Amino acid sequence: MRIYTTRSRTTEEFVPLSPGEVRMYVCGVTVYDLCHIGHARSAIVFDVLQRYLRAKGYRVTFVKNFTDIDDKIINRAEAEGQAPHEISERYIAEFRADMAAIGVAVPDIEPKATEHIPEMIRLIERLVVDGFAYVVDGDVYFEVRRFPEYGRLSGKNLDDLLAGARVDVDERKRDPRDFALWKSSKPGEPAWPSPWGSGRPGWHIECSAMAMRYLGESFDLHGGGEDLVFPHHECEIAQSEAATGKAFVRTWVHNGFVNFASEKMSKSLGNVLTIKDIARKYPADALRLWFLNTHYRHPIEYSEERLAENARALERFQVLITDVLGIESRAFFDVPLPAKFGDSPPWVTALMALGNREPVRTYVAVAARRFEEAMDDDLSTPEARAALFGLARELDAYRRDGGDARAFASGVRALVALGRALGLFTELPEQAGPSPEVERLVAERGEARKRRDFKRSDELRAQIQGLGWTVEDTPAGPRLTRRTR
RNA sequence: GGCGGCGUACCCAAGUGGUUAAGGGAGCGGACUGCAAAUCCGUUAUGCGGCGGUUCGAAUCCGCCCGCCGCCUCCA
Repeated sequence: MRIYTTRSRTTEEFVPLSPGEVRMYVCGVTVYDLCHIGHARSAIVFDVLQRYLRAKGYRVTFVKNFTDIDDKIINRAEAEGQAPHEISERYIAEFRADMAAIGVAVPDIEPKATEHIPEMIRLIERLVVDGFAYVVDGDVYFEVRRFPEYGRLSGKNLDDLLAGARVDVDERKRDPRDFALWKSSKPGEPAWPSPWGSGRPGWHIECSAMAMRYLGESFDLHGGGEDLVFPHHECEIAQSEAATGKAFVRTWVHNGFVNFASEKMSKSLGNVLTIKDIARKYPADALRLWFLNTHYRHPIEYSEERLAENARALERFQVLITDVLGIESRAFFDVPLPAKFGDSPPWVTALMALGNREPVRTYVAVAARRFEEAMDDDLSTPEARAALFGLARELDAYRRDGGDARAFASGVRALVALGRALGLFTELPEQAGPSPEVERLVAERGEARKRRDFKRSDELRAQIQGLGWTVEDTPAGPRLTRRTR
C-alpha cells in the first residue's frame, strides 16, 4: 500500500514499524463549539483509512484526542458563565453524537488533554534539561533554533518565518518563532501545578505527550487537516524528536478542506454548516459517498445539490441490499473481507460456493481487485467507488437477465463487504419498519391490481406514500422502501 | 512576498506519457411496466483553461499567459 506523506511530499510505500500492526494518531477537535462539515470530512477520511487498514488485515491502534483546555474554551466558558470543563464535556458529547450520526467509528483510544498533564510536564522537563526549551516568568518556550529540522514538514525556510509579519512579537522570547510549551495562568483560569509554577500546557505539547503515551516514541502515521501542517505538526515534530532523539512519525497524512462558495469554511468567515445540519437531511452514506468521490487531499466544495445527488446515487445500492434482505437475514451480510481481497479466488469461491462458470464470481473478483488496487494507491476512493458502482450495475444486469438468486445475493454481499471497508453500508436499509397499516394497504393494493382496478391501486399507492413508504412493483412482488421521493 | 494546489462533458469528479478520456448526478432515445418506480441498453468531451514546445505519441513533460483557491495567525 502506498500513501502520500507530507514530509517528503511524495507517495511512499507504507511499511509499518511492526509488521502487521499500525499505530496511528489523528488530531481531534478542540471542544468549544459544534462540529462543521469540515470536521466531518477529516473524521471520515481517517475513518476510511483506519477501516481500510483493518480490512487489509492490520491490527490497528487508532488514537484521536480531545483538546479540552484552550483559550477558546476558556473564553466560551466565560461568555456563558460556565466552567471550562462544563463547556468541553458538553461539546465532547455533541461530538460523539455527531460522529455516530455520520457513521464514524469510535477510535480505540480518545485521550483528553486535561487527563495527561503529568505526561506533558515530564516531556517539557526533558526538553528544558536537554537545553531545547527555556523558562521565562513561568512560561516555557521551545527554542526553534535548536532544532535544525524545524520547517521541513511544511517546507518552510526558517528565515522566512523570522520575525514573521503575522507573528506576535513577545519580547521575552529569545526568538519570535519559539513556541509555548507551558503557559503561566492568569487568576481564575484553569491551572495545574508544575515545576515552573501554576499554569497550563501549550497547544502542541498535548499531542506529542498523548501520542507517545499510547503509541510509543515512534509510530506509523499521524493525521489531521492540512491546516495543521504548520505550525501544529511542525512543532510536534520538533518537540518530540528533540526530546527522544528518535524519528517521531513515519507517515504524515493531511486531508484537504471543505470550501463553501469557493472559500474556506471557517468560523471567522461565518460560513459554517454543522454536522447536525447535514445529518438531519441526508443519510450518513450519502455524505460519505460525496466525500469519497473526491480524493482526500483535494479541496471539495460544499453544495447541497452534491449531497442530494449522492443521496440519489446511494439508492442504487440500497435497492440491491433491500432486495437481498427480502430473502436473506441481516446477518447474511456480516462477512469479513480477506486480507488480500483483490486477488483471492478462494475467498470468492468460498463466499459464493458457486461453479467456475458463474459470472458473479468474475464480477466480484474483478471489482475487488480494482477496488483494492485503487485503495492501495494512496486511497484513491473515487476509483474504488467507481468499482462499487460497476459491480452494482453488473449485478443488476445479471438479475435482470434471470441470474441465479443465490449467486445474486452473494454478489451483493461481496459488494457490501467492499463498501464496509470504506465505512459504507454499516447500517443496512431499514426493513422492519412498515406498520400493520402499511402492510394492510400493500396487500389491499395487490388485490386491487389483481382485479385490474388501477384507479384504486393508485389511490392506495398514494396513501402508502403518505405514510412514508414507497411501493414499487417488481417481478418478484412489491418492493417497500422508506424513501423520501 | 515565500510555499503549495486547482482549472477535464450540462453539473460533480477520476485519470498525470501510449488501448475507444473512470464513475456519479442530470438530459435525451429505447426496452420493461396497467401507469409509475427501479433496472437494463444506447447516447451526451476528435477533446482535457489559452498559446507555443519536447516526443513516434501528451489531458498527462517543459515554457509563457489567463483564472480560482489554500497555508504562512487560532483553525479539520
